[in-house]
Amino acid sequence: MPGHHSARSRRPTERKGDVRERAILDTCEALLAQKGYDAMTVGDIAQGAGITRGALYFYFGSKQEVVTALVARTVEHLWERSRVTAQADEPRQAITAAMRRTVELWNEHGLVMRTAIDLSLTVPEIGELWNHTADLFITAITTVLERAGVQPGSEPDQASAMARALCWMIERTFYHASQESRETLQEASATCEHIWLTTAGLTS
Amino acid sequence: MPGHHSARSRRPTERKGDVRERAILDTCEALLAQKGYDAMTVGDIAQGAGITRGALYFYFGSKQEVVTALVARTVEHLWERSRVTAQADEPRQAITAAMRRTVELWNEHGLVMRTAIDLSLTVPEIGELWNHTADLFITAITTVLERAGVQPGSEPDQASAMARALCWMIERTFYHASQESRETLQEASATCEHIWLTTAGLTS
DNA sequence: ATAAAAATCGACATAGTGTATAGTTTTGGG
DNA sequence: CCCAAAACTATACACTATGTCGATTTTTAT
Repeated sequence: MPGHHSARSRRPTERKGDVRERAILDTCEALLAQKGYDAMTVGDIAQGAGITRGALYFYFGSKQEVVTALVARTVEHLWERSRVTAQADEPRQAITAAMRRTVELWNEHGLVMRTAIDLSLTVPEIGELWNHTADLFITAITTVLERAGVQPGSEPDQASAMARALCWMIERTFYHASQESRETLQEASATCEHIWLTTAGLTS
Repeated sequence: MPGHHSARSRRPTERKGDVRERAILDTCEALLAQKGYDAMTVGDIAQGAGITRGALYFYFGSKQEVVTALVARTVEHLWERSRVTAQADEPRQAITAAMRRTVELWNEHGLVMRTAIDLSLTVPEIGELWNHTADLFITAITTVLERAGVQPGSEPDQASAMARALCWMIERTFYHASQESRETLQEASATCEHIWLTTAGLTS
């Protein structure tokens, strides 16, 4: 494996390869939207990026590696966003803020997020990335629940376990809704928020 | 297309082909557990069922058709089970009963159910089967919620929308938990049940 | 300007899918 | 018991996609 992203990522000047690599990922994302993962071939990606198949294999070892890199890029963006966002102390506000942010993320990156979820089983590396992301959310939700008075702990009716279930609810609901329209996503968000609030004991 | 399941399904005597067809689906299920969908080849399935590749194509037109038939078989079993089960009138009992039944279904058919979910995107027919199944559950949950006093309707905080979110929560939670162990699944079930009860306004 | 590193190309080998065909065995209803 | 349909076998083929390789060209740093 010759030149690879992480190894080349912090160079003084930008290599030509860095541009190509980005072009490959961008093309991959576009094709994912057009034809989906299965229908998209390595040749398609290469062509879209303006190079031959052979050249693409200089950058990535396989189709899966390309998509993994794309997911990694997106997911890093999610982490960034989560880290930066201010965490409200008041549970009710925290929940509303979190849901609004989640809607934004799905609106911007829904396609790649759905792809990541779909490939979590088949591509272990993507599975790990997505699991880690989910864990971040679960931890955040747990904190909010505890602050709202839910008993801490991992028993079925305590904060940790409930946060996990809520996380999966949001993931799946958004997964489906983001395929429809922005309005659907917005409504789905409201529903999830309501359930989260109720679960936290903050009956509105 | 020579002999096909649905066309041959209700014959007086059982043809030999019916047995083989079942053998193919059984092998498919076993291989799915061993190596997963992608790694499993048509040749593998044929070999496992004791026939040649050519013979398999006598029964099914493609690998996807085989898996679709397997999903259809399983899903029909789910519908059967749902229809037969008595529906309790009292919401609290209905919820407990539903969750117990769901645990049983995932314990028995978790593998195929997970496969169905994974392939819902790529194989439209499987997607339809699973969607229909989900709709059945959503309807059932809606009924229970309404009976528990949740306002009917499809606005974000009304029964229909909330039932959908709860359904996805259960699906995803069980999807993950059923990969772990029976105990994990049991605990996950308890958590979902608790959230469902809370959402229905039946604080325990 | 030049040599090493990076990037690219095109040919090749491989594996899996689905089709087709020609012939063989099994089976079940009359 | 017999014969037509059903259920195969064996084999070959066309096709598509993947991934590898060595040769060659282009960049980049000095």
